[in-house]
Amino acid sequence: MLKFRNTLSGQVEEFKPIRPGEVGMYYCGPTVWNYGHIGNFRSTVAADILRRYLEFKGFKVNHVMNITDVEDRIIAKSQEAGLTIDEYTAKYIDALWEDFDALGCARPVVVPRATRHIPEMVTLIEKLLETNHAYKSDGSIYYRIASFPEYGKLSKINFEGNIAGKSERVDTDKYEKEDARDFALWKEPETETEPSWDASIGRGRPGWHIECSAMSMKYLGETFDIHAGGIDLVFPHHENEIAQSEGATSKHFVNYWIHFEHLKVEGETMSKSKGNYYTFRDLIEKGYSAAGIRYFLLSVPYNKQINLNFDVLAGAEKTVESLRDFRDRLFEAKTEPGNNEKLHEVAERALKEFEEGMDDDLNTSVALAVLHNLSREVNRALARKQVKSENQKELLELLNRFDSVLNILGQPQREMLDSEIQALINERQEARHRRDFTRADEIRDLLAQRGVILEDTKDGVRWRK
RNA sequence: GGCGGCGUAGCCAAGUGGUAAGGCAGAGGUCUGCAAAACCUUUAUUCAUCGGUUCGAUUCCGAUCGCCGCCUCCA
Repeated sequence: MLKFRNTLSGQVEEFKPIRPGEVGMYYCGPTVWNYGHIGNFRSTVAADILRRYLEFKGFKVNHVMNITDVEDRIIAKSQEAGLTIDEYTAKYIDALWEDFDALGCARPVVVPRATRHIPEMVTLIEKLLETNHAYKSDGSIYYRIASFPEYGKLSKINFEGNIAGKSERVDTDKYEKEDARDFALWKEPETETEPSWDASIGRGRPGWHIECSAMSMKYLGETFDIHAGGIDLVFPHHENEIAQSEGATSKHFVNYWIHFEHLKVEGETMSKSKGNYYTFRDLIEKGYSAAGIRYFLLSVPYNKQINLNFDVLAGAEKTVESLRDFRDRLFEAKTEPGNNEKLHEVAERALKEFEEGMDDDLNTSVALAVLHNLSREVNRALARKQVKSENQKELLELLNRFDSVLNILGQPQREMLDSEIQALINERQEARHRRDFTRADEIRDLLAQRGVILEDTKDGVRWRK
């Protein structure tokens, strides 16, 4: 039974989709003002695991991820660079997909961009004005929080309680609002050059929160199954989305709110000022592999903070390598016909345990432990020639199933060795036969320098890169 | 000030009212010409501390200490 922790209820709940066999899922995507940092990708990978596991369970997932391509930082940066918004963001959107692919994240089914959905936002704002949930002030339009009594139901924020220590900041807001908590739906441009759109509600640009309400409902309907994002988005972003959407439609907006915990670096919040800020690209440049990074990011369940520590990341690299090596060894094994019933049971138990772990709010730590235990048992059986052809087929299929969710193994790739290297391997075998170990070791070292590692097994020489 | 989370071996980390998954690192061993890989054994009488509930708590309750997040743009 698939269960998720739902921020709305604060409880772990059984997942029941609105339409059988289908899931509508919205993930609050990036603001493309820069390259994505590794914390962004913690969430991206978590969302990917969520989507992939829903597919594993047989659901057709309509995975929508927005791209916020109009926002204060983007406007400032693009103007600095003398570029239009589209020109400025193109580079970072391209980079985003490169990083997605490298990290093995499936691209969402629909990727709406804010700048391409202005009319939908305007329509939604018009509706909020009609229903008295919004008001104009100085050319801008604000959401009237007093009109939505349930405001705070997601974040459980008690507005009486928290004013004391924070009132100063709230009051210093530069805009003319009825209530300090009210937020902008539509902003009047402050300068001539600022990007803006003509609309029935006046010339302006959308506030951040309205984007997600308009785009999610356009592609998934007024009520949909899952809305996911980083934990920092709970307040105010998601709280505001609920107020906007439910205010406009009078319908329940989202059934399951799933929030991903943050990544820290060496125990501290990642920030540029602390000098511990890393993009995904930075880590690749430091020599870590995308597969190792993905393994690391999913080694801790999404609902816990994960701490980036370079020793641990290096460990993740090794772990992924050994798992891939295990899969390759199983793939290459020359098995005899038949079926080892005990190994068949091992495979069935692994699948059951994997599913139990993942069903329980996507416990990827358990899923990986299942994979490691399976690896140990099958390696033992391989060494004893107890893996039969039926088992081999079944186990490879099982690994593929696991990997359809985890996506850390990839497909076995046996590229051909060039003839020169093959000749050296043959020469070394002859040397070993003559018991000329000096020459044999010489060749082994030479090949190691060229990135080919040799392993002598009972069935002959095995090589890997 | 308000709301929430966490504290498990050298490091990362899962987990449960009935006696501690998994990974990395370390030690010993099997195999090997030597390696490598793999496998085997080993590494927490103990789960921050102190009380309480219980036949029994790491797991529930309370307190204390420490760490973190949100309340402000933020994955």
